[in-house]
Amino acid sequence: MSVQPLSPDPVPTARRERRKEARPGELIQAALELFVEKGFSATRSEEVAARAGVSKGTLFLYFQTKEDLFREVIRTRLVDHFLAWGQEFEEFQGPTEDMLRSGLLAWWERIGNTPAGGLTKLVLSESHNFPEIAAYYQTSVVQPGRELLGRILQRGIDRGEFRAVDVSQAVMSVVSAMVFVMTWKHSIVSCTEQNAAFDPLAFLMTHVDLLLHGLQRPPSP
Amino acid sequence: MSVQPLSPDPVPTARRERRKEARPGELIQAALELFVEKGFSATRSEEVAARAGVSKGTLFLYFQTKEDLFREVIRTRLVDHFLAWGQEFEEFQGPTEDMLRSGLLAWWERIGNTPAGGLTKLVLSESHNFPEIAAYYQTSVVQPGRELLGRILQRGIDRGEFRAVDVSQAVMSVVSAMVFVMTWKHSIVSCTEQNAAFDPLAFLMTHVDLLLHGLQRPPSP
Amino acid sequence: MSVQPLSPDPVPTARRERRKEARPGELIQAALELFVEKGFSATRSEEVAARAGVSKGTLFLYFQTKEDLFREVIRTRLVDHFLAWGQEFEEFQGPTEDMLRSGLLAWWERIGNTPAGGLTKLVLSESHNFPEIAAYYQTSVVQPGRELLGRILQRGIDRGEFRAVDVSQAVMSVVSAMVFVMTWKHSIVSCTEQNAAFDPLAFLMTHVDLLLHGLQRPPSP
Amino acid sequence: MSVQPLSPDPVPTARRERRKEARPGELIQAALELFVEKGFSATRSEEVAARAGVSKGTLFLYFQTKEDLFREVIRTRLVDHFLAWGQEFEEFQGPTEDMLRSGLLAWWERIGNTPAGGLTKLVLSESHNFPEIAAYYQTSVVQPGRELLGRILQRGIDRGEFRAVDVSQAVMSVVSAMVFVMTWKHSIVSCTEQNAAFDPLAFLMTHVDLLLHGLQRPPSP
DNA sequence: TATGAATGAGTCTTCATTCAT
DNA sequence: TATGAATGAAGACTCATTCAT
Repeated sequence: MSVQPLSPDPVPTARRERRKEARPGELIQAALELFVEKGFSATRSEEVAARAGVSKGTLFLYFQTKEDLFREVIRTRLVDHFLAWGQEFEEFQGPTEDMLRSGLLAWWERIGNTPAGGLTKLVLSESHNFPEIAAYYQTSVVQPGRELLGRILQRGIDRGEFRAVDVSQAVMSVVSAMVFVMTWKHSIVSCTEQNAAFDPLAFLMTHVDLLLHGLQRPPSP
Repeated sequence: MSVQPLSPDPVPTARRERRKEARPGELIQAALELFVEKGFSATRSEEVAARAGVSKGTLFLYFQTKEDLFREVIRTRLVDHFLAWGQEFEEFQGPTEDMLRSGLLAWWERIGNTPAGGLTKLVLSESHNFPEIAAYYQTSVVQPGRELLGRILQRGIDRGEFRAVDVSQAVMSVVSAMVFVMTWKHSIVSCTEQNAAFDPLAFLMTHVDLLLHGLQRPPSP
Repeated sequence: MSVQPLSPDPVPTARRERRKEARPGELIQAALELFVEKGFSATRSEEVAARAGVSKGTLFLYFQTKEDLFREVIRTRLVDHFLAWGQEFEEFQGPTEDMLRSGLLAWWERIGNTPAGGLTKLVLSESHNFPEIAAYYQTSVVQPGRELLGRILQRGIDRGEFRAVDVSQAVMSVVSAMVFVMTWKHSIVSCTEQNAAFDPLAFLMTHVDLLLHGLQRPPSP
Repeated sequence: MSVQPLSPDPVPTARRERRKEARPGELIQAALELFVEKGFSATRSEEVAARAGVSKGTLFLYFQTKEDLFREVIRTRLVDHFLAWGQEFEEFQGPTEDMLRSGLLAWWERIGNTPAGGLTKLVLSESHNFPEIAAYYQTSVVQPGRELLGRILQRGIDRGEFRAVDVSQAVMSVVSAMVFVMTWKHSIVSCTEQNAAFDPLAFLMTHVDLLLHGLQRPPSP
């Protein structure tokens, strides 16, 4: 992410800058933004080019088709980010509850609350039109994510912190909140005042809290 | 447009001749199915007409534009289904936990697991292109749903069954599972074997269970 | 040929005439003319539509792609014509020399000197880009034509009129004149005065004459 | 443009540095091959440059447009090859039949069966788009060729070897075989087995034989 | 009311050509 | 002189929408 500038240089030194290296990244960034903003088919390829500060033709210099561009957006922005994420939890010390909390916090900051979060909604929206991408997303993103969460929950159970629940189902309860938060953020933009009031991070934390301690009042001692 | 009958007219008065007033409903039904199957822009209006058994021209006799048709699909199908739901819970007797459980079960059977569930995904996917629809969905569907869930949770708290948590946040924890289940069902069709194994209803029930009793093992007395 | 008017009605009774039957033929006729005039790739599909008196979109209502249109032009204009041609020679009476002459004359009038003759040049020109069409032309047009000529020549030999030459090679000597005449007519349009003077029919007849009687002066008795 | 060396410079003076003056010739050679292989419009200028071992830009350093390049290909290659041919026949001794035969043989070996043969097909194919080229081809190639053939046939007549036929028509009978052979070779690549079996040189010789001695059996004495 | 042939604006994609380096 | 990244006009094709019947 740090390599590619998010927006085209506002004062380009010359109209034709020779930047073969940077172009694909710039185009992908532009596409990511527009696809997330407007959806895949509502985004014209010329718009992507324009936002990247190049002409229509240049786009097709780097990507065979618009669909290809879409695939590359997913590949570079989703997979890369997800791969980078996660390994650090191996050496986590302390209670599993904290582990889960800080994991979700990290996810929110690095993915959920970035354009990459919009990608998830995009993939879900377009999954019928691009089944390979949906499958790819499953294998490369969801699957690893679920495994990581599974390990965390299992750790809690192993250490006697958690009840011996069905781990894979419990994982989904966490995942559902993550998917929900991204979907919400990128769909119900700010239609109602209610939604403006919706604080995703707070929700995530409360959700974890509920999952951990339960709604039900413990039997009075 | 609001006049269109939403479901096969129980009393087909045979007013004019054949079933001219069934036409809009048939078109809406066909559109609902196709939009859910393939997405809005990937569905050609001719397909909708064909599935409804009429010609292309007829579609535009009843709906000004394809977008109009989309709006009507949402309006009639969403409102239709959602309005019917909910009031019966007022007189529910028994523990709130059961109330929540049976509520979710009813929702799954009557909405989540019907084409109406696909509508939700559709609305979310197209929300950027149809902000008024998204807003409408918020007001007409989400809002009442949240209020209903809120009343249930509040009942639990009032009756001393639940802890005094932040109700509106807790509601979202339930909603997230519902949205997630619909999104999942209509997006990740059956890419991986893992997904084939995903049982939405079981997940919903486990999710409620977790929310109620929590993951954390109670401190042994 | 008699079914489809060669040019669109100069005074169309209405802009949108419903003529589903006639359209394909009109489009094919327009395409034939333009392809022969300008070549396949130099002809824009919109031009074809315009010459047929319809809009761009209508062309694609009847033909999937421009290549498809090309194939149909070949199919309907070449093959049809060639099939119609030829069988009548079975019952020919009289000297084989006359048979050959009248055969060539008929060919010239019905094919060589009609737009269909331009098709041959077209097929030859585009054969690299459309190998299937070239193959199709071979099988459906050239092959039958060669066989027919072969039968004529063989008849001459069998009846003692002709020397026992290699029939298939001799056939090619006739074919070469036919192909040449079409190529010439549609290529070297009228560049030089010399070509303006070139009379294809006279050439064909002289050619046959030469082939039959030879250049060489017979040894004086 | 007329300055460009047509064949590898016999005395590569190494004037400037490397072989900068060989460039145009290399480009023309590459273009010739590709145009013959794929046709003019199906050949991208980048391909030509690539085959010549230079970059796209360099091509346009030497030729204003792609059409220009085409013109130069024709001009240099046609004139080149055709001019070299022909004068040697002035001093031919022996029967005119042999003269004709050896002339055609030489033509086949030096032109018909070389890339220059492909040029003819190219010129014919593109003659509508490049009428000046077609005219040029007429004047520079066909005309001299016809005159040469005419002189040969006239010689035969003058020496009493041939009948006093219409020379210019008889010339066309020979030309037709030559044009046919080139067209055939470069069009109907090898679609049918029949064509694979077609031997151009054998055909040419049989053709001459037929033209000279005729098909018709001489009246038995 | 229903049809479906016709339309043409809109979009993706190609490729000859330019030009800063 | 040579490069090759960038351009943008041009062309194939789609599909929502119209309208004569």
